[in-house]
Amino acid sequence: MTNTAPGFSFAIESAPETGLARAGRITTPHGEIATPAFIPVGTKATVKSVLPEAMADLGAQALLANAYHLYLQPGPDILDEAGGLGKFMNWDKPTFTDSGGFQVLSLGVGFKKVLAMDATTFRSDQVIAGNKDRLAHVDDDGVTFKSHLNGSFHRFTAEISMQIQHKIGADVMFAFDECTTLHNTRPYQELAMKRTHEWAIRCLDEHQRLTLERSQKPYQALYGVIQGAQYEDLRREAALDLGSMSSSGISFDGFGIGGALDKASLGTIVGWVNETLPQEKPKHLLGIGAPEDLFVGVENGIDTFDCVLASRIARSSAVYINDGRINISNASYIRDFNPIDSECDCYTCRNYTRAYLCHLFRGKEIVAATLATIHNERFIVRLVDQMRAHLIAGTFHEFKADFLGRYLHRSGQASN
RNA sequence: GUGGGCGUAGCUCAGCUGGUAGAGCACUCGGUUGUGGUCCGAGAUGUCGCGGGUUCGAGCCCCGUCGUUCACC
Repeated sequence: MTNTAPGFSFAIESAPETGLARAGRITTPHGEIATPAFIPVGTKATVKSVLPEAMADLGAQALLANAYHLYLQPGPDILDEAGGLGKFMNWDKPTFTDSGGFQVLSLGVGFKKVLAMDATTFRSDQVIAGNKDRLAHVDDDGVTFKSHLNGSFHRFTAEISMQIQHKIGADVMFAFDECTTLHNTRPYQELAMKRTHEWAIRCLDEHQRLTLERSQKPYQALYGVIQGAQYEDLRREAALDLGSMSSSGISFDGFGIGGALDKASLGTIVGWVNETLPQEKPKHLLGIGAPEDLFVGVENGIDTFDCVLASRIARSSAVYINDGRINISNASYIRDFNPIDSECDCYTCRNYTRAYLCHLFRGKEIVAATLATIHNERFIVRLVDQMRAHLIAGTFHEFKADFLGRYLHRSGQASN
């Protein structure tokens, strides 16, 4: 089954035997993405510390950048003049851009706060920024940001986000949404979701206008974003509305699932949404990327993921191995002349030792981040690729049991 | 030689008019999920230069001594 838009399509390749989980293929003007796939994040048109060529070498099929950050620097016109995001950064494969919706949260109520995960652990002043502390303020029409770079004020609306994302020129764009935390009240979640829906319609309209206006450019797909926090009725309502939403004669090419998601209820929430959304369109889970969470996403129907976790933790010396997650700068690795993971096929593991990485981190050398990020991104990209292969082979559940049995064993011991 | 200052955690230093010690960095270990190259959290560390004395009690007061530094001869 294939959903076709000019230059963009998605085809499901696996037999429908494992519930929502599926393997598929996204086609964009800049090439294909075999799904499920993990899409590394290059917020400012670079995966921090790693060359685009190295990202291609480690198997990344696409990269995701951020409209808000690129709007502030260098500005969308520069990207447009450069020939688009991919051309600008010497990346000839598919690209995605996030809309800036996440910054509504990360610079708004979540600014310098705990955005996570366990809603019961924190006091409200630890999770909700005071009004005067925020760099983003939301109203029904849009968001006013105060730049974290120089304090200047900037206005984002659905239309402006689409204009910026069209100029950036990624193959897949996201509708401008309001991302909330689990700590917002239920009435606020309803309000935010209502805004997100109104903005979704405005995004479709502006997207259609810009697509016609820029018809000489490669087609850019638009994904709607499903919000609704931890509430089943809101999630299903959002999925139903956006799934069937049509305006200016077009509908969404795919969907993102957003929000600060609770680890424990991640699968349940994604399941509600993907049961309700049209099956034939691609689903992207925004911002999720811990190994155990990727399995949950895939088995609940997610096709693509993006996440900064692998690269962020790499910069502070945490690396994934099949036996869990280790901190390569720990004293125990000072004289360990083995690769990070002897089973890993990444550039770092083929050429460098734990002792060298340990030394580089302790010396605060730049290439420490490079080598650790290459390893972690390869680990996560390969993990999701393996899930795809096992979905096609019909052995997904065995693979999941084997992998997690080993990966989580270490944290189960958790005495060190 | 004389006079003064300073010797407290690996480092730089706080310790009010005496009540057996703290901070930052470093160190050890966690954490980070649509990225403000960060940030957050936890932990370990001392014969308070040395030896006497006064006191119920001294890192704080007194004497001596060693080291260091400054000023003056």
